[in-house]
Amino acid sequence: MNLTFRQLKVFEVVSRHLNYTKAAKELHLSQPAVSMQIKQLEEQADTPLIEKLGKKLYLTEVGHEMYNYARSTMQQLLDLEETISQMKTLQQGHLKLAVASTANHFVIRLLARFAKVHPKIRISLDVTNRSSLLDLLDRNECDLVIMGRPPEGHNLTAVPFLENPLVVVANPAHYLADKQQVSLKELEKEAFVIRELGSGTRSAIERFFSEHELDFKTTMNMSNNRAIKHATEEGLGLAIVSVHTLELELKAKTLTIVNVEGFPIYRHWYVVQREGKRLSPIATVFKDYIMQEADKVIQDFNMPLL
Amino acid sequence: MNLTFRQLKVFEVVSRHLNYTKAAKELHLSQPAVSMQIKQLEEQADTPLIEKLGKKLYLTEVGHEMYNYARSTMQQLLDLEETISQMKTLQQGHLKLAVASTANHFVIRLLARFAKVHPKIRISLDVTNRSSLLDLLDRNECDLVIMGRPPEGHNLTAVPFLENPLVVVANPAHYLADKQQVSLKELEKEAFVIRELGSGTRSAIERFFSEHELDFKTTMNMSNNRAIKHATEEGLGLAIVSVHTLELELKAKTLTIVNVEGFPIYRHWYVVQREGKRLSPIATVFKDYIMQEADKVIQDFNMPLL
DNA sequence: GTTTACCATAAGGTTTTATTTATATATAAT
DNA sequence: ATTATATATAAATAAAACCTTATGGTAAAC
Repeated sequence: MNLTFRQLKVFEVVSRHLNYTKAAKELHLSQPAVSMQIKQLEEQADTPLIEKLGKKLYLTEVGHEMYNYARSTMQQLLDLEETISQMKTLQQGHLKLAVASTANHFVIRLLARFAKVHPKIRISLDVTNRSSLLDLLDRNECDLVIMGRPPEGHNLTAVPFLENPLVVVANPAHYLADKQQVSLKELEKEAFVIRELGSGTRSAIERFFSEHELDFKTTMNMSNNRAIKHATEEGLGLAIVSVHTLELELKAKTLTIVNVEGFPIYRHWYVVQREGKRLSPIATVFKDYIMQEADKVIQDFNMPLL
Repeated sequence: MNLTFRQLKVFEVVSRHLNYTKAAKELHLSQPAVSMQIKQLEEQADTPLIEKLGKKLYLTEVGHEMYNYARSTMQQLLDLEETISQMKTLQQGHLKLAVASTANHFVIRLLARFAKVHPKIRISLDVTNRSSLLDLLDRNECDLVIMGRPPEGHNLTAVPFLENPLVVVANPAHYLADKQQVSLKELEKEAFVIRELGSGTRSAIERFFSEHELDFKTTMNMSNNRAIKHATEEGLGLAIVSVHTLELELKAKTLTIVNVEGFPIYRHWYVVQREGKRLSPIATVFKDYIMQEADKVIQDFNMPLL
């Protein structure tokens, strides 16, 4: 059976009026045009849909089935149009994000504001490690990823949108904690708690030290930022972390920033997407939002540095 | 939005494979033909439905919505085709009948057999009086009506399909009950219980008497056949009724057939439909069935006459 | 670097569809 | 019987849909 939506539309109107002429008027067509459409639909169904008894029209049994189908499929089409239109106007949609665990805290803050402006949008946030983020991008399972500078060779487009100051932190009881100015040289004696190999923060730090031709001593490898901070709180060494992850600890004074020469190291947070990816309307808006607003929203994170 | 089923079909196949070339093979089309259909569908939706990242294809968010719609509407169409096909092959359908109350008893018997052969068919049976039957036909609310000869001037097609023998009945204690042969003349002295004006049986009886230039005395008008028989059982007079309504009373010997000269009067039962009415497949089959089989099924009703 | 696999685009042609006007037919009302 | 109203049919045509072949571009694999 090879129907057309046109046939269904015309049939629906005729069924409603049970009158070809009135249907033609509603459809802004001539009466024969309507007759033809019905005739073709009946040919497809290979059975009469409308019968004329005397001057009145009636739907046949099959006609009633066809009417139900026409109504149903046309209503579904309207629903689809509505959905699409809402997606276009950001009243509906699904924003799929993934962020590096280090970025979680400040991204949540950005998202909270964004969600208030777009209350109907469903948001997924995947917080995971660097290599999983790259997998997600490879499989096209998310719209945007927020992370440190991504590696080359993944066909990614990465745009920096926010400074990411890395600072040296210590237990407030640490002997360097209160020192006005600590030289880089002094750090060489210190034990460091540091992220695992492959971490963005880790490689940033290593690059920094090698640029300044310094060695540094690591006591411990930790697989996530929270663990590093905890170890530092316990006095196991110094750590170098993003200031964006420190809000709580600074407030609670369980950690303090050590005023080291050359710090903070200014890295960046990047919005990353697959090269060639066509962002959904809502993802486009979110990207614009963070690129314009991130600085303002994150401002108070930087306060402690001043 | 002006979609075509073709676009939806092609889109469905492409979405399934996420590969234009394979979709083209499944559809027995060239690859550009597939590309075009998708492009046109995207034009209608005014948004991309499929995105290509590297070498792989993915559905966009709107694409997923479209896919759901395509699947749904195509499945419904299959269901519709199935329904229509079943109606055509009598595995489904609705047979709407109406019968004169006098005919109820034997029609039920016919229907019982018919329903066994067509177990999936829904059957409606409206048992009502003559003028209601004509209304039902006028409003095209039933397929077929079974009644005595319908009046002219309603644009009806009526086909007789069964003899309807009218007999004189009496309480077995009636003095005529045992008489071998009763002449018509003798009836003139008798009281009759008879149907109301407008009843088919009544006018048949009146015509019969006037043809034979006889008067007859009515003691009571009754609005239905059951009441007439009951009055006769109670000895309120003779009655003239269709032998098809007498099965029970003859068995129980609460009524007896009086052997009157010229009786039974042979009237007919008719299958009636609106002129020009296109019968549904199942109604056509039912009509054929009763025209061929009614005699056999009703045979035992006539037994008492022999 | 070359090849392979896959999709997009362009051009061209055939078929189908959609629609109109004009006219015929049928029913119901007057 | 005549008229008014509604549907069916026919003919003509403009538009569109649909598909093919040929060709070009791109990403991944070899």
